[in-house]
Amino acid sequence: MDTAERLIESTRELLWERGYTGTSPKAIQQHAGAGQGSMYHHFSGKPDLALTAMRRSAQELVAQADARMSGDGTAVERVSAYLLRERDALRGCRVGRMAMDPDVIDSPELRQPVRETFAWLRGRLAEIVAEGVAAGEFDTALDPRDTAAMITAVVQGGYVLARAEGSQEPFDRAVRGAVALLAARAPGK
Amino acid sequence: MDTAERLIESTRELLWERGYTGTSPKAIQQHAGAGQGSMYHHFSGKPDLALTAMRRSAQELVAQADARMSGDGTAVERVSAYLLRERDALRGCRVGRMAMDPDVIDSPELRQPVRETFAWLRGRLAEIVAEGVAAGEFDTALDPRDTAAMITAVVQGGYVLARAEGSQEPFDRAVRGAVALLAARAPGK
DNA sequence: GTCTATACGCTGATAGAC
DNA sequence: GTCTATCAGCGTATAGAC
Repeated sequence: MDTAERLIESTRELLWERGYTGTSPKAIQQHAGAGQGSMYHHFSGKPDLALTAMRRSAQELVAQADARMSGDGTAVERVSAYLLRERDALRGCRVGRMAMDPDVIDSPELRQPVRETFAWLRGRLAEIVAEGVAAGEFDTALDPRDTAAMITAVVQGGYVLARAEGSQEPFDRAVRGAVALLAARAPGK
Repeated sequence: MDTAERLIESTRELLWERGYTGTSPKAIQQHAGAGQGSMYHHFSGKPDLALTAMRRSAQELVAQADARMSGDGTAVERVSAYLLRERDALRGCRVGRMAMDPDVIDSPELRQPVRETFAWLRGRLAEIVAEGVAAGEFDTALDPRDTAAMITAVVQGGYVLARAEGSQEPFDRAVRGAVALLAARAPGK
């Protein structure tokens, strides 16, 4: 792994762990084993490096989520596969975490990958819910876009509960609660 | 409002806006119109002041939530009242925000009010869901604690979506999605 | 109680040598 | 490409005068 690559991966880890405000160029350099000059040779500064790292994390998240949601199975199964995917809830979401960072949210450039990620997630889930409604799996009273937002929110909020409690449990309960509610919505049940 | 009070309120505002890591003693002093010596006379340092501010925000949240959830009405109505309460989603949750701050989560003392707040919220909602199940409002297949975690998570996750998007809309969709799903869970429906 | 002075390391860079 | 030097300002206090 070359120096630029190590800097990006180090930034990804530190942004995950400490957020944007809590991550300094110096900490990134030490984690990457690179000097000051090296970092400023490859990147114009902290925002540039953070943006590169965030874009990569965003792409990774989309790819992983898409793999869960676009496989075989009914709509309920695919949504459940997304919700029940194993996650280390105490570490949180690499992308969602950025939404609480004022320096990220206040910068249109830095916010863009975060915005796009969640816009895509909500849109993709809404398609699947709509397919489920069309297939008779879900009650026609369910609004696909509202339901998709709810599903996305449960995961992100689950991280908050888990970190507050210092335990994975509230996260698992939240997603199980959502799956139970969704799975029972078949009109025939 | 005396000096100590202004320091606490200023800290509450800054913690809400910028988080713990992003809030410096200097910024607090300036916001409160107080000098260095003044702040260190009333509080031992940043953690002490932050803890005082966080405890107050936690109590406030519990009081407001309890008012929504302990009124008259069916279980569905009281849960919906909690979910649909008007919120400025772009500002986020004063308490939930702290869960993403590593310095808060890594300190048992600072984490305590955050942990207690969400433990209380999930417990209170679980009671109400259990009442709803007993009253025949909800399907007996619903696990009250899982459902309570899901409800709490939807609100916290809604804030993430709203801030990512720069709009209140995803938050409103998420809570409406949750209300629709819950309201439809009456066994007769 | 509040003020000013002082301190030391960190933040986020820039400049120029190698 | 990477290294070291240098910098102005901030973060988080402590000490002591008033």
